[in-house]
Amino acid sequence: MRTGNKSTSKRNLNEPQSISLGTVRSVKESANERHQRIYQVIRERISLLHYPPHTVIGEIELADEFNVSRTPIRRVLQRLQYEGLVDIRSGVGTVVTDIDIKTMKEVYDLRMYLTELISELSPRVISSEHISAMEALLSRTKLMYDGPDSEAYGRLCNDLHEVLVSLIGSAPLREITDNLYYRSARIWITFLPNLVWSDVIYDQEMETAEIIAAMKRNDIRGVVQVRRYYLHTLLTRISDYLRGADHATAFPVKPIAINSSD
Amino acid sequence: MRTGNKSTSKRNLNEPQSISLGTVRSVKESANERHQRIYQVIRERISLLHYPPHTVIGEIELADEFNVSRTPIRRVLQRLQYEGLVDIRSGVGTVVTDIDIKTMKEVYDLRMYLTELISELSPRVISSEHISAMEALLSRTKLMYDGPDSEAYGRLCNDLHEVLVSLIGSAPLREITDNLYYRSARIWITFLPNLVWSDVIYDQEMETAEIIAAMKRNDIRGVVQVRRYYLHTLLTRISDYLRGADHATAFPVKPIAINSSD
DNA sequence: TCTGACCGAGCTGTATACAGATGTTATATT
DNA sequence: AATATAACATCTGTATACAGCTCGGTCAGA
Repeated sequence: MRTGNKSTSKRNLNEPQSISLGTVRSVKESANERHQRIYQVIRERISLLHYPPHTVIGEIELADEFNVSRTPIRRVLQRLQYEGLVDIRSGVGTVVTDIDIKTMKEVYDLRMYLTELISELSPRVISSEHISAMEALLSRTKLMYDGPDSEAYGRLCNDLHEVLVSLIGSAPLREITDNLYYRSARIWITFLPNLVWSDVIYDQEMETAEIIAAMKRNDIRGVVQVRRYYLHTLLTRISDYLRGADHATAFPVKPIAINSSD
Repeated sequence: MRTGNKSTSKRNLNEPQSISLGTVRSVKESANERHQRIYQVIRERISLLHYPPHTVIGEIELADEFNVSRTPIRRVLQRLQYEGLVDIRSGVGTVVTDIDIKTMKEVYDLRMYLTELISELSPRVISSEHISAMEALLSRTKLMYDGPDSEAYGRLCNDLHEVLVSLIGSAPLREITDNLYYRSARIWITFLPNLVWSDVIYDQEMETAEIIAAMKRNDIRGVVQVRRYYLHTLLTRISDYLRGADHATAFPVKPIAINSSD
């Protein structure tokens, strides 16, 4: 009855409707691989503000786009909820979260401490691939002085983050660093229109260049200290802007909910 | 058609089959509350070795026990998988993970650093409730010299952890600390039969007493330093045991998988 | 005009049938 | 007897119908 017929399921062969759906496996794709692919696509869309905060995503919409049923989509959204990127509300939909200022500062403080830990907890050796990847990022950065492009800048930050994460030898620390980055990155990009573009790009260029210099000295402690310093710079720029009086109401952050969800 | 009939669904009224099912809400229970309840029950069973490593859990079994379908159970198990407590294998079942030594050391190293962070990232004020809770734990500890009782000791550790977690003001740090604790706690209890029971209880008593003393001085920095020291002691005891030559094969940890799941 | 209750569109939550995967056991073949 | 292969029991993965929830719109009544 259940003979060894291979893969003659009637599902249409998942043709790429959009470049952002990720690489389509021509052979087969296991359930976990598909989950990972959809998860990364949606996470990137959130981080690049393709789905800005307060966006209602909707499971059926995504299910149609990825040619699956709601079940695998729900698995992805639930994971994103655990990681703090979305909030699933019964009867309403899945809305992209919007971090309040208090939480944002907590996340950035924690990220600064954890960044220094990278050099203490069994870091990986710096290879030439790391350096060449960083130099490619530096070239991309130098091309960005022309004009504001939040999405390109967001991709740059994500890629820089990816290189630095690959230096982390401790698996738990790597996961935590990755989660905290994506939890806070999109909020930072939200502020971009209110900051001076050339300053932001200059910071990015200097950070990348200094990290490359430290890498060439095989100085991972220097790498993470540079990173930490520029995280601090980021936080300072945002704080300075927020202190700018009447911007407070224009800022898309709701009043801090003290007794929010436990 | 869809009139305002209240809650006349035909589901049986979820009577408590076991004390460990947690408190049953008599009024109503939202989906998220039920998820949280089932999640905590299963996590506790894993941490107390009621489900020891390599146990195959099985979704239908749990679904029957909690009087729900597989769907909410799968949500809980997937969350536990993200947190590293179980491994869901298609066609096989959900097996409780067994941390290898390398990962265990990574988790403990990270926990030691993060413990110190508690006193730096907006700690909460120490209240009299904290102190009285700790003194209750001290009393329970003193009663445990009689004989080995892994489960009672596990509950003690979990409750101590809960008190310390409640001192963390930073929400992200609190979540991370909680996850890392449950990721590693059960492995520590696995070693208990191979250690000297009175030494273990003595450590526990001293740790609790010294934390109480620091709390009474309102010295949260002292609290976390005591905690960190005893985490170090724990790790040292395990390392000493593992260095004990031929125990290696008896130790229920598989050879370190270098190129495991990415 | 304002208010309040009600209804319904549209969403998530749950249960369940079926498809796919995996390890074991039985069986045929050498 | 040993081994390769096929059949099967049992598990997770997926799709889908339906139940429950939320919120906006609508309409009667003051």
